[in-house]
Amino acid sequence: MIQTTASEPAAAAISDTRAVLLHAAAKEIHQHGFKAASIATILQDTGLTKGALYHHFPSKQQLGLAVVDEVIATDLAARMLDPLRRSVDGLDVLLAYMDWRITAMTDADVRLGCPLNNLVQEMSHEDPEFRARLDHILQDWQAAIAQVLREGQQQGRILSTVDVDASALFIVSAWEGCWGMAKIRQSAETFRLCMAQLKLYVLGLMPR
Amino acid sequence: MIQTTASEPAAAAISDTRAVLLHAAAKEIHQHGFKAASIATILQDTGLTKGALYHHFPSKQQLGLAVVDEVIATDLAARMLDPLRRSVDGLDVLLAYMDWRITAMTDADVRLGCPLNNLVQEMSHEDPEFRARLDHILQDWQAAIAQVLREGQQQGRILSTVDVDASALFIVSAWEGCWGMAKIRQSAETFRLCMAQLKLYVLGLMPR
DNA sequence: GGGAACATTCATACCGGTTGGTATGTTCCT
DNA sequence: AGGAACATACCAACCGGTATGAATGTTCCC
Repeated sequence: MIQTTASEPAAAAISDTRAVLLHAAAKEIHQHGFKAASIATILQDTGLTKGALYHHFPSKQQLGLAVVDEVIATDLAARMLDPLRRSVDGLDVLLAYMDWRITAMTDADVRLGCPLNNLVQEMSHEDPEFRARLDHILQDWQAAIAQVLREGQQQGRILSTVDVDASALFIVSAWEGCWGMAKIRQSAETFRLCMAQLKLYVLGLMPR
Repeated sequence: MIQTTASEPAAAAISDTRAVLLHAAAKEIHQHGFKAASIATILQDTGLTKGALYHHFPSKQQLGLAVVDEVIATDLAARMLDPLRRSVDGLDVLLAYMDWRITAMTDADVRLGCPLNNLVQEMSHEDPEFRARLDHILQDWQAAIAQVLREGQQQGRILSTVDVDASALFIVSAWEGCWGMAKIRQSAETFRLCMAQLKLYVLGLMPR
């Protein structure tokens, strides 16, 4: 397995440093927000230099936008949106995912808060480009949940009186609200309590 | 009414500049967050100088903490907590306040987000002093709502099966979540939709 | 009551440190 | 040879914070 195709090493080298920078930036941004994220720290963590960074990304803003598109959005899609969209019983997938979040969440996870929510609060009114991309992610999320609720209505598992769009909006909002409350309490237990109430709200959308 | 006590004029002069600085700082922090808040901008807005500021506040952090205690906490108490605590029909006060928020909220209000929530997301994991004071405000808020729900139970207006503490936690969380979602959409209409769903949640706690 | 002694209140000027960004190499692969 | 992929060195701007000093009261003793 020593042999590789000729083009692989170079290509791997290119995307490798890019990916390394991207994930180091994601970590730094998660810890300190975008504005306070230090280029110097990212370079220290990776052992790379400014030349390398500004070769792959034309500016700090573009680096941040790449983190949003290629790290945050990708992660959320892989964990939630794709499973929700693929399943015929999306409602079960949603409830199961909430259960998994409730049980698996740790104090360490909760400490820095939700990477998506953090950027939303920090950037959405300061930078239109950030706002557009972050909003796009949340729109996708909301749409996926609305679709799940709509299918649930067709299956008779969701009350026909429910406004699925407004309800999906609220679920996403409250979800991020749970992250926020858990963050200030620095407590996964707070997240669990809060998320359990959100689950009760969803169950309340179903017939008795 | 020309006569005043001897100590008043001096005291008024002192607290005047302090109050001016405090509210200019609150505005600047609301716009850019605490870390990115510029002392220079605050001084430009007020026409004062660094000497004046650092006479009244020993550091930028202490200025920020004063904003939390003396502006944000005070406003929330005056608008919500005091009316909630004073009324014997707290539930009606709560629902009326939600209605007022739903109707009176404008795009301009929503643009910068909730001052409290912004600081929570930005500072709670970076600065323990900020975290403690912000959490204290939210604890008070949650406790006030829990008390309202508890009294509602005694009056038979809230289902006895409701966990008032968890429910109050969720209400506060979702409330801030509505702010966040409205902020990224830059839309008061989003806030209205979201808040209306939260109101439905509260109404769901009451007997049919 | 008058004036010395002191405290408050604010302005001016400046500091060290850090920031994002750039201009110029150097290496290495095709 | 030529260009992609990086490293090195550097810059102008800005940040929060401080040192100094000038007014402006306030207190208190003679």
